[in-house]
Amino acid sequence: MPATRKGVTLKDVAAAANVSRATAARALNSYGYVGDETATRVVEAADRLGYRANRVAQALRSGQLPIVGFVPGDIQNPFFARIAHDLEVEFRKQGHGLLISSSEENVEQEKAVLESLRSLSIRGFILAPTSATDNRHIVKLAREGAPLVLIDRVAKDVRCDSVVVDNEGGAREAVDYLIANGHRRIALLRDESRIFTAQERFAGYQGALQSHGIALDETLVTVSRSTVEHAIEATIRLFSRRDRPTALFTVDSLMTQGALLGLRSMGLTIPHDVALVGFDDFNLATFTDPQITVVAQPIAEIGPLAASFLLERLAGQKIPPRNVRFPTRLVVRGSVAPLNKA
Amino acid sequence: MPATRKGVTLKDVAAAANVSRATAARALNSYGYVGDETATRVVEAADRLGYRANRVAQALRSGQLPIVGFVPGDIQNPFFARIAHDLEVEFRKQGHGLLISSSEENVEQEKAVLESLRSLSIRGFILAPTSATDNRHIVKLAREGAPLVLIDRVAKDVRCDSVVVDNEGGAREAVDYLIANGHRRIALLRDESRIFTAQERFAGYQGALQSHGIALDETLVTVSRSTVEHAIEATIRLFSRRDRPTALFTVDSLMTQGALLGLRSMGLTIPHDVALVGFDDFNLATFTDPQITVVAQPIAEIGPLAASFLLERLAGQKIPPRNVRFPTRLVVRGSVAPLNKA
DNA sequence: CTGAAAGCGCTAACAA
DNA sequence: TTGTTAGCGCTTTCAG
Repeated sequence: MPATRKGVTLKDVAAAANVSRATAARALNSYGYVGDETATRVVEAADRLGYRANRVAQALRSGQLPIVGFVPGDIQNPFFARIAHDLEVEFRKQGHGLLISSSEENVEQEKAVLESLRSLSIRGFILAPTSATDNRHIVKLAREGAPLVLIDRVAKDVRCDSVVVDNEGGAREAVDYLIANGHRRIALLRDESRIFTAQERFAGYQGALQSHGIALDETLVTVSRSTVEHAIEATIRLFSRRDRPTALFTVDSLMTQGALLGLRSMGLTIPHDVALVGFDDFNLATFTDPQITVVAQPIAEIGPLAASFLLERLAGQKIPPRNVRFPTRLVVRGSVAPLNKA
Repeated sequence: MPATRKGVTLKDVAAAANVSRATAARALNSYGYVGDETATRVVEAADRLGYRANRVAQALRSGQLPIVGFVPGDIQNPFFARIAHDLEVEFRKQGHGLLISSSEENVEQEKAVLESLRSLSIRGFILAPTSATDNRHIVKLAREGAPLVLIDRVAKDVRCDSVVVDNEGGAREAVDYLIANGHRRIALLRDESRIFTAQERFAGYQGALQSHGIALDETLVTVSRSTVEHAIEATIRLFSRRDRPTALFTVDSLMTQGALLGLRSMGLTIPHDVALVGFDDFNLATFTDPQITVVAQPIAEIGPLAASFLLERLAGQKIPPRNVRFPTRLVVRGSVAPLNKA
């Protein structure tokens, strides 16, 4: 009753062309032997009738729908939106659709989404695991041989292709830079430690402090969900104290934006009152005054590479997992001033 | 060979529980009569075996995959990313996946994408038509009874549900505001006129000028693709002339961002040298100095309403098309100064 | 070169 | 209450 009952099936085409369904299929998909004349007759009939192959039926036979699933943490994060776009373009070229189903950074939802995709006979998965540790479901997925590429984050003990960036190194470089500018009381605005990138970036932060002989001050580290709103709040919390930090490192672009807003609302100026460096570049980092210094990721390369990895797996390629880690790049702009001069 | 060949089918479950496939199905989907004891036996067997219904097979029978297609103009535009997120949430609640396939503002691609979705027996469509006029394919889709909701833009002669905003009114209000501040040479940065919203927003611009007795100066209107990069270029073109405009109205947030960058690169300051109003609010409109005055759309309402419309259609509801048009709201911030004072 | 027939996994008449 | 059977639309042996 709902619709889409166009109803022109292979049977109709075959009948119209006076051949069997088998022959019609051969003509339409050009395989096997078909007489030239017969073939054209079939194709014409198909055109005339407006035949469109039923991909669900094809999928039932082949066991696979020409769809790939993408499970990001949050599609509204420009980082994932960009990757979604790039993936879509790549898969489209190969006749595959991209089914996007966000985990909303919730492990249970991630499990549910993955289950749901599997029952759809999706061909493969591109996943940004929301948890670095709670991931038996992913291990299982990989074990069962499902084509799978991890992106942005890897999950412990999962053997499969992955494409990530050097989170620790990037974070370290950022904090080193802050230290080089004379800062010692450097706050960190991070997201939940369950998340792989959060752990690595935190490690980089710690490492930088340590190698400069600065003790880690737990009270300078604040956890927040990765949204502008939450980050604003967390920033205000961080800077409300008397002996407030002189610098802030934020672990993703949404948080950087939240920090900007939070600091502004407190009347704190950058870089005069607070030096700021953020992980992940964003469109508007160059709009603010001053422009924001960031750790940039090679975002344009991540999606295409992940897509090509998955496509190779879909083509049946059997090689050991490839684990690519891209370097990051510190883009110095104007949000950090030397502590003394400021 | 590729995988996902878990291979536990209903048949296996039935065998394990010593019942027929029909009974197993009844127990699992709880319909028809099944003995209590039998039912639990089946359910247990299913659990034990890790049975997962094959939704492709179900779809072949029912003729419909529990997936809805979303065809935005560009998933990287935060406007569409937000809507994609909201749609996903709504459809997930109803057990439906969301297949996102961008038209990239290209009619041919839109047609191809729609064809592809149809051959997948997708249940329904949420579409932002890329062309206001070249849309016979959409008319056809609607005629054939495919559940369809148009979003952000409507297409001529298509009878179906739609959810849009008052583009003309919003644009008019923006330009009125500029005029009220003494501006007369008001430039327009718009996207291709093929796009519905572009037409309407242009009409609003014209209408405002006209009702204040200001002649339309074609040289003040520039067309650009809706990306930050293109908009930068277009802005520079617009403001490179001697008698440059004193104000600028941009028709979407990506263009507004491009305009900001373009003006900055020319050393023009806002609102001193140029007054600026943009259509569509964006995250960072409040980060800039000054903050940007915009025409805000009730974006949080669009996705959920469109989803509920489509869901009702999927449920078989037969009522005349509903065409909702939300009002916009001028959010005055600091990017416009009175012409004389400036 | 072409056709007949089987079967992918599931559901729904219809029988029993 | 349960089983039998047919068939969704397609592809692919296997005969002819």
